[in-house]
Amino acid sequence: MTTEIPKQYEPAQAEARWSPFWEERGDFNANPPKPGDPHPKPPHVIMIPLPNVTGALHMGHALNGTLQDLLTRWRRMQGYEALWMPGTDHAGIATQSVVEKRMLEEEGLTRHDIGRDALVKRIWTWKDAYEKRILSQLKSLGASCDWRRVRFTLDDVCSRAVRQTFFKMFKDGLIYRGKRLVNWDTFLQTAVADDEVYDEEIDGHFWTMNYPVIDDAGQPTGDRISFSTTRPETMLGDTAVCVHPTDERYTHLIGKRVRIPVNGRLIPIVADALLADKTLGTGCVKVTPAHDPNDYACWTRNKEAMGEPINILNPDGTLNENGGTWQGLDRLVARDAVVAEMEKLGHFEKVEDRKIPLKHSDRSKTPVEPYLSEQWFVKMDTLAQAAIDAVNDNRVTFYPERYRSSYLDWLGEKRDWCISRQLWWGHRIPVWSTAYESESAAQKAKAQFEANSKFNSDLIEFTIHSASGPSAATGGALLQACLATDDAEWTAELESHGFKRDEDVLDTWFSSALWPHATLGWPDLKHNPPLDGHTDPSATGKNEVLPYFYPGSVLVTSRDIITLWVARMVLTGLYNMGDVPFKHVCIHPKIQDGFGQTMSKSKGNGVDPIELIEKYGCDGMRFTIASFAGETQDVRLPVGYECPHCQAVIPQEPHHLKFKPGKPKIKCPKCKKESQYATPNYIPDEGELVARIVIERFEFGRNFCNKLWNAARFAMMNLEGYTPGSVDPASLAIEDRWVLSRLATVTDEVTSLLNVYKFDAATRSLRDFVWNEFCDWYLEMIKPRLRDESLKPTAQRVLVAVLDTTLRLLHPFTPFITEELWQRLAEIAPERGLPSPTKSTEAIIVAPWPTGLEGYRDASLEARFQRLQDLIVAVRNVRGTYNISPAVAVSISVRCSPEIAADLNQVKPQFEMLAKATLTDAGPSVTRPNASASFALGDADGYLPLEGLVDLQAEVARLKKEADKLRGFIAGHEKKLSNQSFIDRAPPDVVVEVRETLAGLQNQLNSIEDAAKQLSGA
RNA sequence: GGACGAUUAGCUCAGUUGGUUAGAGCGCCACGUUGACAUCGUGGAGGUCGUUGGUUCGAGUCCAAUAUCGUCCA
Repeated sequence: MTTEIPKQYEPAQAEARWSPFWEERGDFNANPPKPGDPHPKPPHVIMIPLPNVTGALHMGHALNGTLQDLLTRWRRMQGYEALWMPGTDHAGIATQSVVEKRMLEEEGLTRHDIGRDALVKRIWTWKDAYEKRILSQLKSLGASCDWRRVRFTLDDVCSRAVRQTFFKMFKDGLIYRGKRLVNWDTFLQTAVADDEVYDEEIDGHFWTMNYPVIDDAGQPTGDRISFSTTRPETMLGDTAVCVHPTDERYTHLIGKRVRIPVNGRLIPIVADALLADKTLGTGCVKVTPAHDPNDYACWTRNKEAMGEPINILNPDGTLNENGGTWQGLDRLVARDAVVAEMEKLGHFEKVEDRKIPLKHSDRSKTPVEPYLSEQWFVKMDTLAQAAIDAVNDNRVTFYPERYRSSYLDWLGEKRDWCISRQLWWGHRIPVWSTAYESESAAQKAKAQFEANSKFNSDLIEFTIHSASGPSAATGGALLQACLATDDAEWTAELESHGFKRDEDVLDTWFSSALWPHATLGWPDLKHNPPLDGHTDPSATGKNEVLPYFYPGSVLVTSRDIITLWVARMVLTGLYNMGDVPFKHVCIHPKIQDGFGQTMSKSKGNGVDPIELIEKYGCDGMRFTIASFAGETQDVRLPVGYECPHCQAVIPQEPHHLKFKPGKPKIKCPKCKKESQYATPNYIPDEGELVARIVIERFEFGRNFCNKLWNAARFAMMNLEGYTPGSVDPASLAIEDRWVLSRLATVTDEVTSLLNVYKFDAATRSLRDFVWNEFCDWYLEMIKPRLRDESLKPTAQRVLVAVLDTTLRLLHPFTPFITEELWQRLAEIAPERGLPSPTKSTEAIIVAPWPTGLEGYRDASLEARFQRLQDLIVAVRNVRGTYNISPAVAVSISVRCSPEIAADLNQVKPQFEMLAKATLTDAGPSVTRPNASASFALGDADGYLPLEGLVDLQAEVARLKKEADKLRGFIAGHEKKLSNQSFIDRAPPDVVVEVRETLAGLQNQLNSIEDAAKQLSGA
């Protein structure tokens, strides 16, 4: 049977075999302990940073998912009830705009053509398709999520939490309506968040014009005040002109007024040191608070002088009634008209061409307009302070620590959170309102409604909002009702009284902020959350899932959503649950392409992890990507295309990512043939060869898996006749004790590194052990013993125990190959382990994480072993230097201490095999044979008689070169020791160390000089 | 404009509290396919640690300035 093991690891087979195996066994499921369980497991909980359903996952998600799975599998092995909660996010604006855009392109329809319900229905269809794709991508990564618990931010469970939180905040007076300058997308007709806009320079103009100064009697004084602007049409909404308070050109004008020539309105000249800059242009700026953030800030400082901001735009970007004769014109058309009018009236001075940085909507790619509108806000002062405190007193800890400051700085600003979005896809704001002519009328109505038995309930809350806009002048007011329930009767009752529901939906982050407790069923304390959409059969009449799994353990995410998401989860967790949602926040690197650009769909540089899984295997991909994740903040993945004709890798260049119409073609510089290549913008023609994406860095993990595979293959091929049994420590060979000591160290290292989320160092430690110690030395050294019947049983028992432990250490990193090997090993050696064998678990996924190996650690033994390794390397080095074929036999004698000689003799067969040299003698009395090559290690000298094999002159030259190098090092050390300050001030142990090193170097030099002298004499 | 990070071998990156001769993987060169592995083995070449100052007996590591790049927040 052992001969059936293929020479190469075949990832696809293992992946196809073990994924269903685990899922059918229910290994991924996590449940609260059964009532009365005497030994309940501690929980370990990871909430997935919910991917949004706009599109498929890329390598950034693959990194994120790999790390979460790694932690989950590791904790599961450690005996935790490990829950990894999966799910997806509805991603309001992103998803709606993708669907709208496609609908417009394919059918020429806008959302207004089809209406709210029809659009939402289409988005649900999109969501279903992408959620399926995303979950299947996650499964391909080997993600051991509890798939029964999949949630979606718009599903019933999450919606209840959103509704309850909004209502609670509303009732607590934390939610209010207010005006705010937003980034208005005139194409999509919605506000877009700051993180949904990008800056792009466009060709624009810079006009200089002037306003006439008016005296108290309303007559022009003859003075004119000049300013420059890139958006002349906004002068229709000007409420002031602003100068610097110390600008002597204007100080005499402060407090006076100017007339806007195009509409005759009078506005004040105000002084504001923050807005006006004496050194720029004329030093004077016009102020349009409704259409510029800086001007708006100036307005907040000078409200009395300026009066209310004046909005001049309609939601579609045309001028409103404040545009006067230009009402209805698009703002850009109006711009030219205003300039022409100013010129006609004699207030135009000059115009110049200029590159203007302009904010664009990421969703529609059109310029956004700053726009003053009514929005809903959450008051942040106390909520934010609670979230700040949680990090300050370490209830929440960031890894790496430096990300604390992003979080604290942002929350410290305590800016109120704008939660409304003018969209159709999302949680609709549960507030109904009706207008009254005065605040007192609204008060009266409120009292009546509250007295009404139908509304006398905890499920409804009334408030009054002083209306703005046209009714503000007359003191109008809105009576608002927030409903905690979706009950149709309630809604109907409200609407029968003239209440109308708010059109807006909530910011996506409002629902994702609740993710850690909403997914566990909050606010329903009577039922467990449904499993696979059905009632949890094990439920006992209360929600057991929430108290057991909340608070969670660690959130794994990338730094760009620390403010948007992490901070808000902490804040709402504290608000709703009275406790933080997780104890640790692990921030991992961002994945960039070879040019240092973050991978993203819009840049067209995203790589689908499935492509890499197919090419390098899931485990290879995982192991590689885990090796990137330390405290660094970016990881570069240079991408290439594999020529389908000659398999040469063509490095990606920036032009490959630019969208070009038609079939993308790439030319192979090696075979000169052309082929199509895969890009996100083009589906390759079927039946034609494609240059596929490759990322050569992933060969690291693939090769590692193959190495592990072959090491295990070797072990299993040599387990013939294996019998389980206890191993007497006295019967252990030096290599056994060495490998066990190393294994103990590595186990300890990996465990402590994972504790602090240093995945990169953990993979290095494991790879070095498996490859450079277990394979390169241990397996080589036990080969002779495996062929010796009397020595075989112990060698096999140690080998199989070491392999067993190594596989368990690797399982969280490379789940498939380790399960595959575990199962194969179980057929040959179901009982294994040191010092006495035990029956292995039926799957590695539930095997215990290695512990209790400390007793094998032996530093002095490792040092002795190191000396043997050094000797072997030195012999190989001589062979390599003279290019002596392995077929040519050489012998070696070693002058060394009796202790080293004893070790050498103990491993004589292994030494000879590894060094490919016959050991003729070892000990203090060994002398140097004539005509031999030699090496010196400080406490051991080796001699290889090489007469006829090497040019003795060359050997002398080699030794002299070596001696020169040593003399350099010696000089450095001597200089250090001759420095009295060093002797006086350096710690004594450092001084001793340098002295010892120097002595060793001098020994080496002496040996080499002797050898060189003898050789030249001989 | 503010904050954070990066700059070490051709490429991608390690380098713990300052302390022997700065490491790895890939790539490159030479040799190797006799019983685990060519997705491999053995050996080798390759670095004034971005620049300039400073602290220190001693700096890749600490401090300051500077350049370039990246990210986040304004």
